[in-house]
Formats: sequence, structure tokens, C-alpha cells
Amino acid sequence: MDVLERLQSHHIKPSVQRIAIMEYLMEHRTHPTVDEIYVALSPSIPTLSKTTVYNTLKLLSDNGAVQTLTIDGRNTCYDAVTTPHAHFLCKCCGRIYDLTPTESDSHPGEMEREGHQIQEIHHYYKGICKHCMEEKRLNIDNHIN
Amino acid sequence: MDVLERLQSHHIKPSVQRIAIMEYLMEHRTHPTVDEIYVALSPSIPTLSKTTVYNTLKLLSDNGAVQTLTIDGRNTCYDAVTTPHAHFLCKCCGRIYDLTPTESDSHPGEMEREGHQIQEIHHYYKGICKHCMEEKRLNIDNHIN
DNA sequence: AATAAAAATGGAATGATTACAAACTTGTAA
DNA sequence: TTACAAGTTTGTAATCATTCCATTTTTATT
Repeated sequence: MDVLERLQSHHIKPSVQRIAIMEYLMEHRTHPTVDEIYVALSPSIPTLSKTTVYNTLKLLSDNGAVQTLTIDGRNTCYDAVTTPHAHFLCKCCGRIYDLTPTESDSHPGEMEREGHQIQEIHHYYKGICKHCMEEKRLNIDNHIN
Repeated sequence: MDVLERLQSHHIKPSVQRIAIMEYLMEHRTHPTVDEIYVALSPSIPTLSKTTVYNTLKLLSDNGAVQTLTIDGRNTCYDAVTTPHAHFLCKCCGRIYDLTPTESDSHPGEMEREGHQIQEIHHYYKGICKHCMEEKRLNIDNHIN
């Protein structure tokens, strides 16, 4: 699937900036930060604003066209691959590696066999909790929202 | 295990501040942020500095006495529970829930049964990658480090 | 061409975290 | 007890990612 299709399939109206950012993410599977994307695209789009990169990534992320990674803690990273797979952050060089679905499936043994040394394992789930779900339901019932 | 033992077993020299912060984390399983800890402890330790909270949490984390969570993306959170378990962040209220080891084991179904709605799954591993391991080995061989 | 809506821009504001130097504590040895 | 060094705490300033917001530019429509 090419960049335009990707945007359209997520109901995102294309623009020079959006195409460039989506394309960059699809071609660079390095889980770049906002700044890396901005620096990489600035030469070809000299008027590009960092705010646009932020806005666009938020848009892409909200519409499910990209995945947002908070693995780093310092910088948010972005990934064009939205299918389930785990990530490995090297605390030494800061690189983020993709793990194959097999590896992702709670089998860090696979990684160690590849020569990586695992020190931390984090499993994060995000969503809407029970309490908030119930409040929403109430609000809907009461036509508040 | 009480607070003092906990610190000592991780080779951390106790102090009023360290005990207070470690104790707070052991008694409040809410995955607090630096600011929450600071605000909670300030009244009883009026001279407490936020820098001390940062320093202490880094010390505790480096020595394995607490776990650092980057699930939020905005604020780093801390957890006195260092045994393996997953976390669930509610995007609505911001609360972070602990998952039992059973739930953590890639069984989000358990959570949904409890009424939570899962929207994102992240599996993060951290450590030292193959390349950095090899460089370290070289450095050790060459007595550079 | 006129207009309205959407998108992009840049500069300023915010807020978490870190750097750093000074002040304070602690333990040890004279 | 005093002196000293090492370790700890503190407060302020700096840094840096991210967000806010008002203005400008682009796009689509009449």
C-alpha cells in the first residue's frame, strides 16, 4: 500500500506535509522522534514548521495510521507499523528494535538468542477503565454528551 | 518487608528523605509521579526539595528498589512493586491499574471481563543490544573502560 | 474573483526534567 | 571535641519536549 492509499484509508485528507511525514515513517522503520522527522524533512520542505509535525503526527495517530511509542520516556517515537509487535530499546545507543510477532508474544528468549541482553520488561495496556465507561454510559443516558 | 530492609537489601544508605519516599511508594500503589510524591511529603518534610525526589527516585530505580513506568508519556511514574506485572492506563481519568500476573501474561481478555476497554497494547523490552554488547566486550578487552 | 473552511506556520508559554554549585550531614580519625 | 572528607540535600537556573494560539496561507466552493 502506498502513502496516499494509507492516508485515505484512514480518512486523512492528504497534503504535502502529511504525505511527506507519512512517507518518511513508512520508509524509515527506525521509530523516529518529532525532531528527527522535522530535521529530515526540513531541507525538502523549507517552510515546514515543527508544530505541523506535531499536529500531523497527532492526526495520524488519532486516526490509527501510525502508532505512538512512549518506550523512551524522554521523546515520543512514531511507528508506521500498526500491526501488533513488541519493541526493544537499547539503553546504551537508544535504538529501538522491532520484535517479530513470535518474539513479541512474551518470548524474550528469542531476543537473547539474537545476542541482546534484556533488563526490563514492560507490558502496557491503554484504554478506558471500568469507572469511566460507566460514567460515559450515564452521560449518554442523560443526554449530557 | 519494611522500608529499611527494602533499602538495605538494595544497598541504599537510608536517610529521612529516602525512607519517606520509599515508604510512600510502598504504601501508595497508585503509581505516583514525582510531583505527587513531592506534594504528599512536603508537609511532613518542609525542607524537601523536588530535586531530592528526582535524585532519590533515580537512585532507587538504578538499584532496582523501584520500577520506572513510561506508560504515560507525559510524566514518569514509579512503582514499588518490582515483580513482573503489567499496567493499564485509563486514557480518560489517567489512573494506572496493576494487572495480576495472570492478566499480564498476554491475556487482556481477563481485563475486558472486568469491564475495562482496551484500545492499545504495548510490549516494551529494555536492555543492551547486540551491537553495544560487542562494543563493550571490545572495550573491556582493550582495557578502555 | 469572493468567500469560508481547513491547514500550516512561528513565536511564546508551559511544564517536566536535569545541571550545578552551595549548604548541610554524617562518619571517622586525630 | 574538633577537623576533615565524603556523601546528601537543597534551590536556582538551564534545558528541552510539547502545547497554545494568533496569524497567514492554502484549498475547495459559489
